[in-house]
Amino acid sequence: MEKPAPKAHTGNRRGRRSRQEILDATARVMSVRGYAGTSMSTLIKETGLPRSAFYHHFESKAGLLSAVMSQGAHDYFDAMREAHRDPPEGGTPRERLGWYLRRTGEVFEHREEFLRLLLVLVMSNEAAEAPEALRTVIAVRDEGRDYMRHMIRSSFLSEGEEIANAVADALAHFGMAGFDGAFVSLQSEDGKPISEFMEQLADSMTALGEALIARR
Amino acid sequence: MEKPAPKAHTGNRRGRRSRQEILDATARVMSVRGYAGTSMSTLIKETGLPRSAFYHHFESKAGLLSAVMSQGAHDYFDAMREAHRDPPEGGTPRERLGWYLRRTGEVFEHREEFLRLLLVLVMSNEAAEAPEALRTVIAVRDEGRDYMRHMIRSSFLSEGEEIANAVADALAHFGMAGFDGAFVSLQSEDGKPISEFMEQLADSMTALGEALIARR
Amino acid sequence: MEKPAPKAHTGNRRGRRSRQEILDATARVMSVRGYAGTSMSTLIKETGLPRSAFYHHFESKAGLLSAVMSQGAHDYFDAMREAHRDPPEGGTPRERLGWYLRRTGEVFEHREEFLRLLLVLVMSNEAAEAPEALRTVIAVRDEGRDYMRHMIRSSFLSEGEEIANAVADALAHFGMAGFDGAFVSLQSEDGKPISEFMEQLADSMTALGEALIARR
Amino acid sequence: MEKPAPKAHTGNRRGRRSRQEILDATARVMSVRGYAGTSMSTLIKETGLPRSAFYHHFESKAGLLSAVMSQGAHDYFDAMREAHRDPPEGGTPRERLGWYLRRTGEVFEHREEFLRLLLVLVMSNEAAEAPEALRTVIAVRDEGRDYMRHMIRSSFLSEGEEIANAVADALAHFGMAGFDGAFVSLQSEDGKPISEFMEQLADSMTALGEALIARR
DNA sequence: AATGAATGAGCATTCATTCAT
DNA sequence: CATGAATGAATGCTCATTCAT
Repeated sequence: MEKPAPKAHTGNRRGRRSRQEILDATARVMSVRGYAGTSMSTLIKETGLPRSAFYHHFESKAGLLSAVMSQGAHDYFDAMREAHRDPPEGGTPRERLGWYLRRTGEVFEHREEFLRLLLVLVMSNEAAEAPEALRTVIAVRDEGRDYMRHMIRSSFLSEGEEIANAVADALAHFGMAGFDGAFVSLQSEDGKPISEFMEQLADSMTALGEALIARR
Repeated sequence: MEKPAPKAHTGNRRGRRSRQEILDATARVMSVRGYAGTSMSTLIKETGLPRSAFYHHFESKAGLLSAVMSQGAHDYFDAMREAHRDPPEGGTPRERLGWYLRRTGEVFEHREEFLRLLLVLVMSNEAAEAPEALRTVIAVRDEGRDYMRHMIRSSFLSEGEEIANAVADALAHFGMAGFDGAFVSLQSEDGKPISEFMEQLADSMTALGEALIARR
Repeated sequence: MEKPAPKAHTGNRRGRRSRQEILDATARVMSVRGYAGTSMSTLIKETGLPRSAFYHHFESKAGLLSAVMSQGAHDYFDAMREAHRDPPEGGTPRERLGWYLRRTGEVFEHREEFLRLLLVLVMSNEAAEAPEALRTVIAVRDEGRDYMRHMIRSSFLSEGEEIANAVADALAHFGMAGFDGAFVSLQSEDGKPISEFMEQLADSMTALGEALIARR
Repeated sequence: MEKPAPKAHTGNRRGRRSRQEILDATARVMSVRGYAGTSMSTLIKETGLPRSAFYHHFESKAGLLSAVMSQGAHDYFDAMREAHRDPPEGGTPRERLGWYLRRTGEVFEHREEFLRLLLVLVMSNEAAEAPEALRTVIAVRDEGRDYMRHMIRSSFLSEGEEIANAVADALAHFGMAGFDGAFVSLQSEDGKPISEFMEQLADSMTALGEALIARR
């Protein structure tokens, strides 16, 4: 009837290393199975780390998702900033926009996991229990829209600042949807490369922009 | 603190009626919380129907999802067929394509629930346990692509059959992504109406098509 | 990676019977180890019933305690009512009070489990999570105090109603403490029978009462 | 949502100080929530001391309880010895017993925490894992009974040593129960002061003693 | 002497499902 | 056809404890 005193262990203590391992595994699995569809046990099996390591590093499952999203967002923002540094100086709007979108496509291609998880969280509301994660989602989308506006504006700046702004306002929404659509189709369709889609998107948006300018 | 006796649900409920009630509640809840995030208990509370009614009408949770998807797909196909009946005879490609896309947008707007669930299942693979549902998902997307091709082809038929086919092949993918993007932004963004996006998409695709034709 | 469909069982379904079995085991174990000190697993081992039977019959661990207390209180009230039916008509206050206390002692002796649990809950506040149980505890003590007052009043009624009431008011608190003390010592001390204590308590209270009357 | 970094606790805290802080917090919390109901984590939060400080100063949770009980008992014994030093020389048994009980009541009033914890441990057996603590509990009760005997004997010594001893033997048990009951009612009942109860107890025991003497 | 990181066993609870009626 | 009772497996999480420093 007496409780047996719990025995301690002797094992590999990996410390810092394991925290990142957990984040990686979580991003990997959750981006495929969703938040609710990913059990802690799955992650435990996946990493081989002890159950308690998860709760040592993160407060809860929700906290873990938040951390994953936060890290992913950080890395994504960095990559976008890096990718859009030193845009080409001259050229036509089409050329400049093409450059931007091509670079963005590359960023996307290397961040499938994060973006898939992001989109799953956007679509379903299943992560309502992780409000911090949801806030990150919104921040990423807001920043994404800002980037989009910036790309358009920069590309059309040769037409004058006022026009560039007007075009950016008119097309930002469409551009974002283009990104979303590109990413969805990257997930669901057979191997069409994202770069091809980005070229078509650049053509589209340039045409849309020019029509807008002509109409003024 | 003891379990409250569950409410009796208007006695001897007729089978058909409760079956549909279950399907509706499932679509509603799952499209928001995802498959794994939706427990049978939630659906039971939501409907007020007895636990066993679910297993009476459906084989399992996976079977329930399959039925939901199947019914949703059926209705969606019907609506698309209906919406695209009697396209305008003459007009420019832009006008014809615009007509198609506007009609499609309307179909989307009335089927948010189903399409959200569809997209959640496309993005996450959490419904791997419901292969039949997954097959429906793929069927819907395939048929969607066919519709897209059909719309483009019909719109450009005035340019000759060969050209129309070439344009359809070149733009189908882009158009699908446009649909996906439109729907994602319908979910996440503030109240921009889908119709506006569809007009921009029509403009885009027409421009893309015309450029393609000119290049030949 | 696919979730294996949970297998069902084939076992003894005991129904109603098991509910009472759970209540009994819970009272037995919790009265010894306290609320927090009693794990669901312990009760499961103790009863041999499946884990889920507990949650089928009761909402939670707290709800289980509440049910135990509620049933125990019900039985206790019944026993007290039964024991104090048909008090002796004549006799001295000492004789009448002795009769009451002797009968009460017998009720106590047969309800050690419930009363121990009750006292544990009174002393420690560990069951703060089971407010319904706590309410029962308070109800039992309130009713106990009422009984005490009734016993004293009835015993001293030969001295006139006003005096009987005054004595009851003055001694009720002391009497309750006597009960509590009797029960504590029943738990902790070697085999002193409770009956002996009750006789001393009857003597004490009679003396206290008479002194009070004399002082008026 | 990530774990907040635990507050540093004023740097290099001196051993002695934190040891006592732990003992205090443990007594405070355990006397309310019981042994099993009090987790190490709770105590850590309560004190703000680092987790390991607990295991630095005490062997285990059980060892911590033992230390708390041991220190409490020590202090309690000291207080009793101090309180009962210099009893009044002359006077009636009632007066002398009253003096003793009043003094004891005061000791009780200032040691609610310890005595509540003691009584919780007496009633429930939840601390079976801390045998040393249980031994302390028994020692305190034994010593308590000895004190009780001593008080009664001293109070009745004017009647001769033999009689005093006989009365002490006969009433010690009742007196202990009186103490227990007083303490329980101190916990559960509205603000009746313990002093009033002690007076009634003194009256009672004197009456009991005198009746015993008369009967000889 | 003192501590932050790490851990396996156990916690209360919910899960999707099946049984007898 | 329809249902309330019952169930084993898994869920997210906390526990008391020990390690390296």
